[in-house]
Amino acid sequence: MPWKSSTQPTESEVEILRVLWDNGPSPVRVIHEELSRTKETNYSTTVKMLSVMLEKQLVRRDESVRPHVYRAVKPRSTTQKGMLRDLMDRVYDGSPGRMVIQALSSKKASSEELEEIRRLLDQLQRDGD
Amino acid sequence: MPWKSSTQPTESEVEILRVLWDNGPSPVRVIHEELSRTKETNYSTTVKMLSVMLEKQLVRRDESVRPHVYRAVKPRSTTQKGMLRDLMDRVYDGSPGRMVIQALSSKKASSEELEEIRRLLDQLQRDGD
DNA sequence: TTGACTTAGCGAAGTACTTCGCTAATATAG
DNA sequence: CTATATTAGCGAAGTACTTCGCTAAGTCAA
Repeated sequence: MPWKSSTQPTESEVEILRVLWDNGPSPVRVIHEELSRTKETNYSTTVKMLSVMLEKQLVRRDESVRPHVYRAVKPRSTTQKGMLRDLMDRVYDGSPGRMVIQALSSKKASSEELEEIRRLLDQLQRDGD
Repeated sequence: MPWKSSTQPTESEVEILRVLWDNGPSPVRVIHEELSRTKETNYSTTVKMLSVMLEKQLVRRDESVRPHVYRAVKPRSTTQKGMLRDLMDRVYDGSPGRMVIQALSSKKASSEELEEIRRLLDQLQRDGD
């Protein structure tokens, strides 16, 4: 019987997904070289990771070309939201308030992002009242 | 050689920490009963989890009383920030902007929290310019 | 064509996390 | 005091994730 409940991509899986999000659909060679820039890793390991991720349906691959080309099934934002939601539920009791406050105070956002947040906030407060 | 880099508390460990944060320092029996409210779990498992968490220094225990009383080493907010930071670095490239926007749009915060966020935002934008 | 190189697949071993049975130590009731 | 229940500890097994050697299959150039 399995005992893990939440099924977000693991740390290593996210590293691979990031390469696919940044570079678009890619063959193993490219993915592996990108990973190598920040960590020492074996080509075989990358191949295996991808085959596991294929089973988990985190990626798909195009076998009609050679070498095979992998691509992320879900876009970055969807995955981010899923993982954020998971954290929110597990450690913030499902409530975004504290989370947002801590995120804002921990590190500075760009002016553009701060503006976007303000607009969102305006809208939320208008709707709420 | 170990290969795991980030060392945030695991899902099960957070469940236990939450009990300690909510109820304050507690003996195993109480922790276990709280856990039992939401998942089926064995008393032995809770004892073992706590002994592992003790080694990892996620909790301390007072052995001068009987039964022993466990307490979380780090307060809730510190742990939350650590885990949030970890997620921010791993899937948001270390930038809080997108994260905040997604957190705000995914679920509604309370009016009080929205106000607090607005004040924080005012301050950040004042300081930034 | 064939030898060298690249790509793909598989199984086994290793790390981390979780579960639980069994036993020992301690406390409590009768 | 002593039987019973509660608490604590330990080791082993199970699940999940990660790593990599080895081999096979496919590609390409001389």
